[in-house]
Amino acid sequence: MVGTRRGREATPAEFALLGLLALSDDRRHGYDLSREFQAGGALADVIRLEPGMLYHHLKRLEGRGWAEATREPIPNRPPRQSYTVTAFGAEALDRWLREPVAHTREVRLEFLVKLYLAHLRGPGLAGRLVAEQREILSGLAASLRDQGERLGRGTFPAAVNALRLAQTDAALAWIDGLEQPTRT
Amino acid sequence: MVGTRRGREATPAEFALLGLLALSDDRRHGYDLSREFQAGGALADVIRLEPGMLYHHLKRLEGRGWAEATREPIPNRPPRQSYTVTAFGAEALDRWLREPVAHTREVRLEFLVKLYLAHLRGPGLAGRLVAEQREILSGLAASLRDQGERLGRGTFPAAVNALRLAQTDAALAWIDGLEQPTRT
DNA sequence: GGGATCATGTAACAGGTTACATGATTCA
DNA sequence: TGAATCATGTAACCTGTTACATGATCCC
Repeated sequence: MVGTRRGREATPAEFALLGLLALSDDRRHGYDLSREFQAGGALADVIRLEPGMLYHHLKRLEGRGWAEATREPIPNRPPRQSYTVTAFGAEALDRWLREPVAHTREVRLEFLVKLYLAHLRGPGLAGRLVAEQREILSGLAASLRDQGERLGRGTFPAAVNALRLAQTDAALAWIDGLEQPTRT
Repeated sequence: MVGTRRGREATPAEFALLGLLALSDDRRHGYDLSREFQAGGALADVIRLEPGMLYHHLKRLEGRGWAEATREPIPNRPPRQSYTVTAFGAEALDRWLREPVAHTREVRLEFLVKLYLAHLRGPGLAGRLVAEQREILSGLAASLRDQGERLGRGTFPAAVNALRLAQTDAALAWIDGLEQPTRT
């Protein structure tokens, strides 16, 4: 994401980390979490997270009271910081997982992260998310179609609108064809 | 754009400004250019450019030797900086306008800016750009389709791949349906 | 002996967002 | 009288990228 969060509580990267923390029963530390974002990890193809930013985000989650850290000194190693989600953090995560994204361009990253985490948290959550996202996209497509009729054809603004509509329809078709992923 | 330009010479916003300067015979100043990015301007729906960034980018174009400024003192006003494109800047612009974008996600902003400017600079340029962009997207779609067969169905990575393919196919279909926009 | 792994970060750089400052003139 | 227009910017903030630092241990 670029610039300010504009009302959003946190970035998709932060929610991804929060979600991973929430999914595991025991505490997890940064190096451990970083494996999920390396080649082969499930989220590697969706969101890119270098170690530097990962540790930065963990600090921010802690600062916001969404995660708690325990310092374990380890001989001959930098002390390990292990994190767990707080009740406050779990609430924020669930709120986020219930909220579909507002724009087609956010499907590619933010919605995919939500989908991944929602599915792991429970099939019902994922199903509701998908249904609500479908509604949003369907509304966007309808208003783009209206706009398209007003714009006609052959002009640049009409081409811009047509691209947006094509992308939105494609996302809709994709979401309709989604099977409940059973394996990860 | 996010983060580093990674080998790119400038941001789409800078090329948009450079292109607008190159298209007008006379010199243009910042306030004048800013109208193109306000509601009603052709580029308003494609790229967002607040005055602060616009003036910043103009300075950068000047610093890179792509544009030249003349200061005209105006009574009771801040002195007006009017810009023209240098030969060096015009070369950079033409190079950029010949280059299709490498990823589907860049179609929405960067390719649209290229298309708009290329069309105004000459129908041949736009035609070639569209043809080359088609090739790139077609190659991307083919490799996503390959990958999709390897991934099968029902898993999260398969769903991620399917979304990318759907978006790329949609961009391809859109580009095939593009008419030469005659009006702007 | 040399590289991968474990584990956490810092620092420099790049670039975008939002709000504000300035101050005259024109128009309703 | 007050808002919009002309015209250019600054400052504070937020986020991400890239490269590097540290230092032990494990494996070939």
